[in-house]
Amino acid sequence: MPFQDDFYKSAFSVDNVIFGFDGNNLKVLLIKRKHDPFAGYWALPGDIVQPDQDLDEGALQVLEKLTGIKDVYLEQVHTFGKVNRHPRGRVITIAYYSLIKIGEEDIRPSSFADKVEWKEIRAIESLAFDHLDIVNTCLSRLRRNVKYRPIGFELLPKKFTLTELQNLYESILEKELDKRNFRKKILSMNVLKTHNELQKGVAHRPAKLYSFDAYKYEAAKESGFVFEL
Amino acid sequence: MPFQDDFYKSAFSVDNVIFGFDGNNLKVLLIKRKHDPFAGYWALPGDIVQPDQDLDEGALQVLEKLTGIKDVYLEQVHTFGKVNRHPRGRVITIAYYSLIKIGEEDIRPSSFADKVEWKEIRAIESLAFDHLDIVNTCLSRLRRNVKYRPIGFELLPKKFTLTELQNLYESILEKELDKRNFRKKILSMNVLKTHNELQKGVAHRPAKLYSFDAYKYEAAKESGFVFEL
DNA sequence: GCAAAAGTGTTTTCATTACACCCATGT
DNA sequence: ACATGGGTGTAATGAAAACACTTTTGC
Repeated sequence: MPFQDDFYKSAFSVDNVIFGFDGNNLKVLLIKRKHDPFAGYWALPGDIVQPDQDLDEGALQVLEKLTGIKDVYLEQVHTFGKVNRHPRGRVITIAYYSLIKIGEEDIRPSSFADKVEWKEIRAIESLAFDHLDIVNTCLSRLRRNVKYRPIGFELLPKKFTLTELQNLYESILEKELDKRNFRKKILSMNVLKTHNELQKGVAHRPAKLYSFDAYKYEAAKESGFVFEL
Repeated sequence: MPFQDDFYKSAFSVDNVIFGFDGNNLKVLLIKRKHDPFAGYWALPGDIVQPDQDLDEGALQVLEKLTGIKDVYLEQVHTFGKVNRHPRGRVITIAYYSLIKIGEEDIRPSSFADKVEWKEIRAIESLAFDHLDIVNTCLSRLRRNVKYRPIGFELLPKKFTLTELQNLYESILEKELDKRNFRKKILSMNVLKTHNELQKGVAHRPAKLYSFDAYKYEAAKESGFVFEL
């Protein structure tokens, strides 16, 4: 019996802002709540953390239950702890975001959710609890991180074209980039692997396919290279 | 009675990495624990968060109890939640850092601490619990933030010389800076107020005194200026 | 007058930006 | 043959880096 039982009772949960990219827009996976509080509202997938469960584990499990995906980029962002953020008691929540490749998931609505849907980030207007705050905080964090860490690739299929990569950055940063400068910069970093393979079935000159080369990246990092876009 | 009572019991605390600068070195305020667990160990000041208390409030209160200081720069950094991080039960802790001006505090050892001392950051080798991790995480965060936000000033007296400011940045970033370039850059930002007042009692040419001008900074920010060092 | 830190500009170097045309494919 | 996006280089601009001497004070 832990010592704090007599002293203090409370709960903590994790909420996970799951980002995906469909080629045009940045999206977030939301659930429609079945039960009160906030029955019928869209909300972030999340859950109470078990006493024998690490926080990261909790966040990963939320994602796995919902999508079947196990290996995933996950990052803790912020802990939301306003006294009245949960109408039924004191519950603080540790917010994470994760990045997944849309299409690889196998969505399974759960006991507590009616529906699960990818929602365009710009179209999200209200959510249960303080989840809109959480989404916005995670989005700003993603925007900052994507410039300084090679994580954009987590949102694309393993093989992608440079234009796809550029579109991704443009959606996240909400800013147009110059094609030639973008390609020059990303290729000069030397963290991509070129495949001898082209796009198929497109009504124009097919693009070369690339993938992120984690090995090259680690090697470059060793010798002082810093990813920066 | 909150709904989670039957379901799950746990506690959460805040720990505060209180940074100060003595003119030469970056320091952290540590307490020496009186009681088990970790009696006799140096540790971060922290406390359990009360059920009716916001997290930020909890972190501020820890600082106020210890130093008497109320208005302070405070930032949440990360939540540490390993299952076994606390030997007596499941306690997750939300880590904050704050920046204070050394000398303005009035330290009062509390019921749970024998001693309170400023320790040089480089000299800290082991701490109670996972507090060394927490210090390191907060230090990296401070290093990043200090480059992009005008927060260095929080560690200096209201009026300071440019050399003091440069020394501060050099200690935090652990990197030497060029005097002329530093001055050029910081002055060109136009966020400092020049006083018609000089340093006193120094055995060399006395330096001009400056202070951070929050008003100028806010105005500049409005028109798109971004602080970056 | 000597020691100690304050204060001050110019040149070089490098990274970022801006910009327009030909190429390969499907229909 | 035409529509569509793929792919490519160079010049101009601006920011960062490198660098050394004179000034003012206390002792």
